Amino acid sequence: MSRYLVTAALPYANGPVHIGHLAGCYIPADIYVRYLRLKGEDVKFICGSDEHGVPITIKARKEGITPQQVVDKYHKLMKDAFADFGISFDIYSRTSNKVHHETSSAIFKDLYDKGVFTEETTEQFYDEEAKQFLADRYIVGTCPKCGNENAYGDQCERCGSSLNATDLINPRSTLSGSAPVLRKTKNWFLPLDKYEKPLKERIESKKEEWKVNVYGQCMSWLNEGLKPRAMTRDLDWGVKVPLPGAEGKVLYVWFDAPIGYISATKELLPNDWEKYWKKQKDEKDNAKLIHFIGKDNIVFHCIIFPATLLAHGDYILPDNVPANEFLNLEGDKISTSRNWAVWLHEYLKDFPGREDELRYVLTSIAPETKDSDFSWKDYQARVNNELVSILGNLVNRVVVLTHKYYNGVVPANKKSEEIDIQLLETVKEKTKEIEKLLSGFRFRDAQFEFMNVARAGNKYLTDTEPWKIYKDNPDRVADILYTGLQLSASLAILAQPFMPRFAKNVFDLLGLDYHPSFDSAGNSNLVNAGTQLQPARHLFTPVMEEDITKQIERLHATKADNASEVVVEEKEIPSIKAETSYDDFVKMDLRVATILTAEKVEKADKLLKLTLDTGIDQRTVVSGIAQYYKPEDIIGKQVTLLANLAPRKIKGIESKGMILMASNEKGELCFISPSDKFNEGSTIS
RNA sequence: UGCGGGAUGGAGCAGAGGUAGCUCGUUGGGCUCAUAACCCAAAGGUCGUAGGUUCGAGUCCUACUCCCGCUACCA
Repeated sequence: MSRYLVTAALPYANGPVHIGHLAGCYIPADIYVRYLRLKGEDVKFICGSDEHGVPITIKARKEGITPQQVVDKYHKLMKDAFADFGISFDIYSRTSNKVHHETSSAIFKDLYDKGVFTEETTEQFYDEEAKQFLADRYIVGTCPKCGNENAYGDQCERCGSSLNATDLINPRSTLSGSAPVLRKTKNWFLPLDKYEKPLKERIESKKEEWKVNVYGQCMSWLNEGLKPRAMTRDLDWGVKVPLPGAEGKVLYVWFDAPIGYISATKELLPNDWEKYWKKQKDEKDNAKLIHFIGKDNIVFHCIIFPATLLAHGDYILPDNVPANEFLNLEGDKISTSRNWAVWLHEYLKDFPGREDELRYVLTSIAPETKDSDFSWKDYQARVNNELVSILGNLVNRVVVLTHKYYNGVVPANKKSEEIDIQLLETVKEKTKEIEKLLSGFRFRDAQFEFMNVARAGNKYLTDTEPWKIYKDNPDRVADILYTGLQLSASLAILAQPFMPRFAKNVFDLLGLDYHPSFDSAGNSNLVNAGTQLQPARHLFTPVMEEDITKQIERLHATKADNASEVVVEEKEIPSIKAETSYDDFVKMDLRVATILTAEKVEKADKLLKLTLDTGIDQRTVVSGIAQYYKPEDIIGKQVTLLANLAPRKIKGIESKGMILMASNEKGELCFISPSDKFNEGSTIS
C-alpha cells in the first residue's frame, strides 16, 4: 500500500466555481482519488479556498464590504457546490482560518531563522488616497513603447512588451485613479536561484512521467535562470509577516496558498499529518505528493512552492503535477468577471441529479493536451448518444430481458459458450487498460475505454439475440443474461471513479449490497443466481431541447449585457490630467512635418518607420500606427511632430521624435494635421 | 519581445519515420429485447502555411501564420 497526498488547486475566493475549474482539475483529481481508494491505497484528498491577495480587497472595496465578508460568501458557495456535486475531498478548508495562519507563519519564521531570505528595500508605487502600496498590475499608464494609454504596470496588452511600473508615462492607480508616488519599502525575498540546481535535477528525473506542457514550462524557467522573488507584500489582508518591524506586511499569497495544502492536512489529521508531508526515515515510505492544477499555475507548484519546501528541508517534493490546459465555453474564453461561464451551483439547480452527466462530458472533452471547448449542443449529444444510448440502454436491456423471461431473478449459468467467455475476457483486458491509463493521468482515454466495455456489451446482445432464441432454447438465454448481468456489474465497478452515482444505481438495481474490488471487473460471479433484481428503470434520461436552449439563451443574454457594457465604457473619456504650467508646455517643440517615406518595421505588427521633412532636417521616426495606416497611403501627409523628444531606439532603429496622434476610446488613432497646407518646420503652440 | 504548449474528415480526439485511425454526427442496410435506443457498412482528410532531410514525412529539420499560457509584484 502506498501513501498519497493529492491536492486540487485552491480556488480563489472571488467568484463561484465554474465548469472550467471542474474540467481543469477537480474532476480529474476526484477520478484519480476515487480510483486510488478503490485500489485500497492510503490517500488523502486536500483542497480549500484561497482567500488572500489583493483582488479580494479590491472586490471588498467595490462592494462596500470587508474582505472577510467577501471570502465568507464565496467560501460557502464553493464548498457547498463541491459537496453537492460530489467531489470527494477529505477536507475542504480555507486559508483565512487559524491553523493556516499559524502554519504558514511558522514556515516563514523557520526559513527566516535559517537565514534563507534576503531583505531588500525597493521603491514601490504607493496610492496615497487608497493608503496602499500597489502591485505593478494595479497601475495603468501610457506605454512608453506604443503609446497605449491603458498599459498595465507589468505589461502592455496592446504591444505585448513587458514593463516596469516606473516605465509608464502618467501612471495612475486603478484603485483610486490618483497618481501614485514612489515610496521605499522592505520585503523578504526567497532566493530561488539557490534551489535551481536541485529543482532542475529533480524535474529532469521526471521527464518521462510529467506531461510535456508541465515539463517544458518548468525547463523554460530553469534554463533562463531563477531570480529571487519577494515573499512578502505591503497589504493589510493576509497572513501577517511574523517579524518585528513588519507591520502592514503580509505573506505573498503564492507563498501562503500552497502551504494551505499542508494546513488543511494538519486540520484533517492533527496527529498524523506529517506522514503525508515529511520525509520518512526510509525514503520508500515517503508519501507521493500529486498536485492537480491548471496550466496557469505551473510555475508556482513546480518551482516556487518546491523551493520553499527545499529551503525548509523536512518536506517531500511533488511527485507529479498533472496540469491541464484551459476549457473554453461556446468558443470564448471562460471569464468570471464577464460572467461567461457555466457556474456549478447553477448547473446543480438546473440539472438536479445529473452530476454524472457533467462529469462524463467534462472528462470526455478534458483539456489534457490542449485547450478544448464546451458547448451545450455537444453536452446534449454526448449525454444522449453515449450515456443514454450506449451505457444506460445496455444495462436497461439486460435488466428488462431478465424481468421478461425470469421475473427479475438472476438465472443460473449452465454452460458458458466461447462468446460469453470472450466478452468477460474483454472486460478483463479493458480493466487493465483503464488502470494503466488512470495511473498515467489519462482520464479522457480511460473513460473512453470504459465506454468501450459498454459498446462490447451491446454488440454481444446483438450477436447472441436472446429475444430470438428464447422459444427454442431458453437454457441458452439464461446463460446469455447471466453473462450480461456480470457485464453490467462490471460496468458499475469500472464506473465508480468516473460516475459514482451511476455506479451506485447499477449496484442497487442488480441487488448488489457490496462493492466488489476494482480488478474483479470481468469476473463471472459478481451477481449470483437467484438474486432478485429491482424493477428496470432508466439510468440516464435524454437532455431535452428546452433544457439546453434555456442555457444557450442565458449565455446570449450575457453576451448582450457585456456588449452594452463595452459601449458604455467606450463612451468614457479619460479624466483630465493634473494641472500643468505654461512653462512646462513651451518646453515641447511641436512642428509641422511631412512624411517622405514610410515602411513597415520587420517583425513588428504595429510599427512604421517614417522619414520626415521637418524643415530643419530630415529624420527617422518610428511610430506605432501600422494598424491604422498603410505606408503607401501616408506619404506626403503633413503631421504634428514632437521634435525635441529624446531619441529612443525602437526595434534597433533610432527614433528621433514622436508623431502626435489623436486616440479615441477604442484606442484607434488618427493624425493631427494642419487644416491648411503649411510649410514644414512651422511651429505649433 | 522571449519561452512553453497546441493546430489532423462536419465536431471532439489518437497517431512521434513505413497503407491516416477512433468516437459522435451524416447516408444506406439489418434488428425489434431496449430510452427513435442496438448492430453492420459506406461516404467524408493535399494532417495550419512554405521550404528542406529521406527510398519513404502528421511524424525529423528550418522559416512563418494563428490560438492558449507564462514572461518573475495579478492570482
